[in-house]
Amino acid sequence: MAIRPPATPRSASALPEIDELRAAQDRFITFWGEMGTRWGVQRSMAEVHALLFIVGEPLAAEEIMERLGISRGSVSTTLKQLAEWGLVQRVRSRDRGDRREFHSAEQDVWKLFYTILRARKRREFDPLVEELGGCRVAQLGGRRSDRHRQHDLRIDELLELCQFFDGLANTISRSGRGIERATRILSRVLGAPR
Amino acid sequence: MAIRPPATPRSASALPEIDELRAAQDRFITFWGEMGTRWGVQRSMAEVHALLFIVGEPLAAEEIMERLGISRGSVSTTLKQLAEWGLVQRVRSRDRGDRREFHSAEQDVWKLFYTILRARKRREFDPLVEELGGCRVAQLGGRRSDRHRQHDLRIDELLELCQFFDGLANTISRSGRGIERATRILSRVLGAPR
DNA sequence: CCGTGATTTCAGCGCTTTCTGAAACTTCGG
DNA sequence: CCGAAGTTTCAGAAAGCGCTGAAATCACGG
Repeated sequence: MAIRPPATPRSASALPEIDELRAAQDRFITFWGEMGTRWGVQRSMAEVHALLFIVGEPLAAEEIMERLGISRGSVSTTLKQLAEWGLVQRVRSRDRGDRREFHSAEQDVWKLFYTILRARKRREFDPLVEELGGCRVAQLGGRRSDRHRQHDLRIDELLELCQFFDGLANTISRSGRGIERATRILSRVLGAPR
Repeated sequence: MAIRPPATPRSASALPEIDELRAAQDRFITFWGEMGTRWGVQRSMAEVHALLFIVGEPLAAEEIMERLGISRGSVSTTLKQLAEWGLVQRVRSRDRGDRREFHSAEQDVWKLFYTILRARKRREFDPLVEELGGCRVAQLGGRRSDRHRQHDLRIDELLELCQFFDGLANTISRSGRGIERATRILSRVLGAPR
């Protein structure tokens, strides 16, 4: 758990009310960045997302740079990735003559959740289903000892488990918000709800 | 995606049948190691686990060392962690006079899955529920602007989402293998199964 | 088209994480 | 107790990864 200088080294507003908000934002940004590293997301990417999410309005690249104390290049790369993931949108400044692009984060936490889920599934799970089969000995025609059969059995059990969860994940993500409904039913069937 | 020398640099058996098995094992070990890095597990730890799992019988530290081409210290540390996680068991050699400890991996893939899931939930999810509340501005008595309220609203939505999934996860894991039952129910409720 | 200001790219650097290997320690039979 | 075999620890080396910053590129108004 690396230590980092606080997210806002710049002097803040003279109004104590604004400072209070800033402090709370910084706490969230730092925390989200920390969680990001555990989720396999780069700290600065998580921090940029946290900033845009918590501020709730579009910011220009320069503002992000200054607020988080990270480099121009880093902000640019990060924003691009976040846009690809669909977590931030780029919007042009209202007034013409201002050439800057602004960036705003998705505010719907359910969309946020599904986006993250999909990305992680693709990266951490799908390869299992795709590649595991290739780890069998299974050579049609080859003489197959007991050990061969046991090896393939183990692979197959793993594969079966993976396919099961693949199906589950697909069902859930296809269901939109239906998971809320589903959960209510689930807890009634499985026993004590929470 | 780092490149590594093949998992078995040592010369293999003269029997082609054994070579075939070894090759398949190596494929699995390399693949599992690669997946490990994406799951936030050290590559060598994942490889050691893969080896023990796929071989299916207890191995001594030295055998692991040689087979995977990693150092004594690394194997020792790794085995200790795996044992703590409950994924490998240490067993003493059958014949007295042999002082070595052998290590064997859990073969039930469902237990494997639950172990990994629990560990990851604890590390990657639980902190959300615990810490998010501390990111509110909420100072009872403090004058609260619109912005303050909006900030807290965002945090609360995130928190609510997290608590929802926390509850779901608890419901499922409390019911043992109930996840299988749960899935059947889910797909009935949500529509097209698989 | 040109000038200006914003954005992107990427080679190099430095921090972090992981692995090594040898020394310290433990365990057990004699 | 002693010696031999196995195991753990940990300082230092190596590898991996992300960030910086300056140069190249782009895009728009005039």
